[in-house]
Amino acid sequence: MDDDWDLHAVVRGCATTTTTSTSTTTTTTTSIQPPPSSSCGFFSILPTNNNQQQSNVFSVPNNNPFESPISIDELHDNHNLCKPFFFKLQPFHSFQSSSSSSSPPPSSFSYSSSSSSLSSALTQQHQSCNNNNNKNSHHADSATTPRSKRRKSQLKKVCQVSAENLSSDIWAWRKYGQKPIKGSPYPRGYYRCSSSKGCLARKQVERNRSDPTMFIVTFTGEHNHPAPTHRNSLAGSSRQKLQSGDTDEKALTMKPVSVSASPSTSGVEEEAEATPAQKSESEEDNMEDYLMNDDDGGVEETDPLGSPDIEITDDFFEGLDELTAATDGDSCFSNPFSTSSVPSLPPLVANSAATTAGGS
DNA sequence: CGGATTTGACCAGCGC
DNA sequence: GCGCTGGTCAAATCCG
Repeated sequence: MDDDWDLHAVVRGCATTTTTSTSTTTTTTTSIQPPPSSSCGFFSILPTNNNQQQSNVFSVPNNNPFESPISIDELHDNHNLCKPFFFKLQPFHSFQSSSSSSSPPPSSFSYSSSSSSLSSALTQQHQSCNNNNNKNSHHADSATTPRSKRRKSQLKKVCQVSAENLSSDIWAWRKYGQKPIKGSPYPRGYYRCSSSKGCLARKQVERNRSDPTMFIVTFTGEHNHPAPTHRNSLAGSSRQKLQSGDTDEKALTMKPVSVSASPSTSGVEEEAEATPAQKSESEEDNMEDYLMNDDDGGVEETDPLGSPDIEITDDFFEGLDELTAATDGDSCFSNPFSTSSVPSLPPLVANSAATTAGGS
């Protein structure tokens, strides 16, 4: 109980999405790693198990010294899920550029084939995913499974996010379960999209065993509705979650430290995020403005699943850089979302121990 | 009162 | 076939 990590709706960051390839299951791992010097994270995307998919990687042209393993097709097919991802890009990207000018430009996307951080925790998922690739005959859209207990045919996208990033997800998530995972000291939280009742999108959030400051988020299913422009969809009424069981740990998380773009509704973020109360209207407004104004992110956000054409070009990244430069100057997170500017992942880490207790 | 979270139980997939 | 593990359900509880 009291798992500190009760990331209820946590995850708001991570952007990978489930690929819709009809015959194969694809798992993409995105890891958002915090820069060494600070807790701010940036994305690194890891291809987990689908080697074939890599051929179709989304490569950033020009100045981008790295290639993102994100398949463009995936982006197209699932850009809904990706949206949040793009959002986060800016802040992280910017942060990166500012904070580590001397370091190799891993930039926000670093395609690392060996992220030790993912290691153990992801291993299980990878395995299952691999199994899926081999076996699955119908992928899983939970749509087909009433009570999808079918691990085998689930499309999964695995990504790793830092605490801050957990709150960057634009979707509203509702926690429906939590279980201790064998071999991991941290419980895994199960979330489903609460933006739309019929939405099949789900995500699992667990703390990285090797790096408690990072969270491993696994997305399954797809959103069957447009991304919410406002965070207050159904889930709108978030709760603070200082329930009887919750005590100091949660209280800690409530520090006025950061304002996250995500409504408390989502939950997970609670670990790293401020209470709903702290998320003021202005914040939402900012979010909205951000969505509206930002060509890259905003437009995408409002797009329903349908429009598959997301072009990520140099301009896109350049734009990010510019924004970055502009915002970076002072603090790595000066944009509306960067609410969680606090460089530390405080609360979160503090509770890791308690998590073991959690679970059914 | 409505909605979210917590938590124990149930059930299906998977490995041996 | 059996046991283990993971994923989901649903009642109870809590909060705004």
